[in-house]
Amino acid sequence: MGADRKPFQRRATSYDVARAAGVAQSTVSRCFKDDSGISPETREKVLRIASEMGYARNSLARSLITRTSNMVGVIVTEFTMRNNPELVYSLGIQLRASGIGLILQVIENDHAISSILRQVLEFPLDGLICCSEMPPEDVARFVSRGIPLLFFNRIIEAAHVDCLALDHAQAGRTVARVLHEAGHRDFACVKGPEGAPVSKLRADAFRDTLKDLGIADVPTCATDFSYDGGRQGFLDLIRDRKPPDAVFCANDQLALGVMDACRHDLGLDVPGDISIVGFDDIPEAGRPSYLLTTVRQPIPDMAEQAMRLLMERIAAPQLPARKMLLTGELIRRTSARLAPA
Amino acid sequence: MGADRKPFQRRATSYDVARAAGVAQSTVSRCFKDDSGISPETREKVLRIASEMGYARNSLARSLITRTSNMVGVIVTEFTMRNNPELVYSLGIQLRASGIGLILQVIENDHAISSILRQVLEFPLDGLICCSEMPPEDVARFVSRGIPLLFFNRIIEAAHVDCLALDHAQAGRTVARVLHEAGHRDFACVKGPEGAPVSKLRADAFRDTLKDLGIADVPTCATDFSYDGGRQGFLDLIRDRKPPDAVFCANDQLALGVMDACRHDLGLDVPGDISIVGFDDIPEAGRPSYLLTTVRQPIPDMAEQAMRLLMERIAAPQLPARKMLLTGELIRRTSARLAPA
DNA sequence: TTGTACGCGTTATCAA
DNA sequence: TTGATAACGCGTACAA
Repeated sequence: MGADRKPFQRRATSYDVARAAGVAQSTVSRCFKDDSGISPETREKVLRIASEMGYARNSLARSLITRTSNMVGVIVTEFTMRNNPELVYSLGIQLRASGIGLILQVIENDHAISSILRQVLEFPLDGLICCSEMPPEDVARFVSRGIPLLFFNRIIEAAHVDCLALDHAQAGRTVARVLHEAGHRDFACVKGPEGAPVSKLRADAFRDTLKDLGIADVPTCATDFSYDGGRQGFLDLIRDRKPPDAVFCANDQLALGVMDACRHDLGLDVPGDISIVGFDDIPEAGRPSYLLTTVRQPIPDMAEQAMRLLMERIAAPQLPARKMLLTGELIRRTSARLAPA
Repeated sequence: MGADRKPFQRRATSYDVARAAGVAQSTVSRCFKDDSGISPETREKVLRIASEMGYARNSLARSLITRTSNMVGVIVTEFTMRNNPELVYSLGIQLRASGIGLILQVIENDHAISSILRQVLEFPLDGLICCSEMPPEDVARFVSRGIPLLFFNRIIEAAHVDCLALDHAQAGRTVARVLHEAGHRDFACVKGPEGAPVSKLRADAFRDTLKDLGIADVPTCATDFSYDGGRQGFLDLIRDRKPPDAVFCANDQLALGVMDACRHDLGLDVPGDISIVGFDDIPEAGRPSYLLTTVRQPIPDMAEQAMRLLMERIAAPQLPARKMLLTGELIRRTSARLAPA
C-alpha cells in the first residue's frame, strides 16, 4: 500500500529459545501456557532464558492456529469520535480489562463504511462493535463468517446480530410532550446531517409528536453535528421569521451552539425568551454557563452492556438476536421552561 | 484469557477458491496482488469465484509471511482520550488514509504502561505511537525488535526513537512573562496530577520563570486533569488566602473549571478581578461564554507530523533519532488582562 | 503464465 | 513430562 515499507526485524522465536534451553520448541510453547504438564524446573529454566533473550510470543502465529485473534473491532463515525469520545474511552477500558485488544476504525459517516469493510473482513476479529449503519449484504458477510456483531445505537435486523441502543424516538416524543405541556406552541428543530440515523430518529419523533398535538409546522434545519453548525444553522433558520419559543436540538453540541446564538448573537434570554433542549448530556451541558436541559444518554453504562452482549455472543454465537433498548432520562436544568415533573 | 470463548468459524481459504476455480492456490494468491503476471481471464475468473464464495484474505496469515502486520499501535492515557480526543481522531483518519490499521490501547496514566506492554509486544506492530512515558528497558525492547517507535508529547532519549512534542516549557515561560508584564504580581497555578509529565513541564516552567522575576511564592495545587478538578481544586487552594490576580492552569479543562469557580462560586469578575490562562485551546475555550486565553496545541498538525515521522522511520529504521519540538501559540482572548502583543 | 513446494511461528496431536 | 510432526492460510522462489 503506497510506500515501500521495511518489514519488522527478526525477533527471537520459540525455536531460538528452545535451542538455547536445550529443549524442543513445543516445550517452550507449553511453558507459556498455564496448565499443561511441565515440570517446574523446565518451566523456570525456559522462562528465564526466554526472558534473557527478550522473547515474546508472536500473537499472529498463535491466532492463526488457535483461531482466536483476541481482538475486537470498533467502528465509529467521525462525529462520535470528536463529540462523544466517552464511548471509545469506555470500550477501551472494558476491553483492556478483559485482556482483549481494540482495533479502531474511524469513518466519516454512516455511508463511508463500505470503504473500510474489506480491511475489516480480512482481519479475523473475535467480534465487532459497529456504531454505524451497515448494508444487509455486508452484515451477512460477518454473520456467515461467524463473527459476532453488535450494533451500537443502530437497529439492524439479522439473525445472530445484537443491537444496543437508546430509545431515541421515545426520548424525542418526551421532549415534545413536556415542552408542549409547558405551554410552548412555536417550535423549531435543529438536527444533524441528513443520513445521521440517530439525529433522524430523535428529530422525527419530536416533529411527529408535535404534529399529533396539532402543530404541523416546525421549522427545521439540518447541519453538521457540531457547535458551530448549531449556532450558524439556527441563525440561518430564523433569518426570515421570528424566533420560536422552544427549540429541540438533536444533540448537545448543537444545543450549546443554539444557546450561544440566542444569547450572544440575538440577545435573547434563555429560557425567558426561548427554551432549548439538547440530547446526550455531555459534560459541558451541566456547567453553570449552560445548564442545558437535555436527555441523558448513559454512555458508560451502554458501553458496559454492549461489552456484555458481545462477550455473551462470543461465548455462544448461536444465541438468537437480541435487541436492547434503553430509556433516556430527561435531565431538567434551566435552559427550558418546563412544567414541574 | 478468562472466559472460554469460541473460536471464529471456518472461512473460505485461498485453497478453497483454488479448488473451485480449478487453479493452484498460488494462482489465487497472485490474483489478489496488483502486478504479478496473471492473465486477465484467469484473474477475472478467480476473483469472481472468490467473491461468490465470500472469500477474503486472512491478514493474519499474510502478516506472518510478509512480516508486515499493517497495524500501528497507539497508546494514550485516559486523560488524552477523554479531554483531547482530537488526537486519536486525527491519527485514526491519517492511518486509514494510508491503509494502515490502528490498535488502540487506553491506559490510566503514564505509570500504567507496564501493564499493557506484554500484550503490545506480542503483536508484531509496524510501528507504535506512544503518548505516555515508558521505562528505558521497555523502550529498548521495542528498539531491539526493530519496531519503529514515536513518542508524542514525551521526550525519550534512545537511538532510533523519534519524539514529537510541543515545547511545553517554553509556552509556560511565555505565559509567566506576559502575565508579569501586564502587571500581575500575585499568582496561582493549578496543575494536573503528579506524574502527568506534560502538566509538570508547563507548571514548572511557569513557576521557575516567576521565581526569576522575583516571585517565589506561587500557591499551586495538583488535581485531576478535569473541569471538576480545576473548579474544586481552585476553591480549596484559596480557602485560606485571598484570591490571586492571575492563575495559570495546566490545561483548558482545568481553566474552565477555575473560571466557573471564580464567576459562579466566588463572584469574581474575569478578567477584571482575576486573569486566567489555560493550555491546549480546546474548542470550548473559544466559545463566547468562556473566551479563554490559552496556548494552542495544534493537535491535527501534530498528528500529521507524527505520522510523517513514523512513516519515514518505518521506511528507514536506521535513521538517527529525531526530536521535533513545536512552538505553542498564545491565543489572546478575554480571560486574561495582558499587555498588547 | 501457471504449478510445485517451502516457510512464516505458533499450538495441538500423538507417541515415547 | 517431553519430543517429533502436522496443521493454521498465506506469499514467493523456482521450475515448468
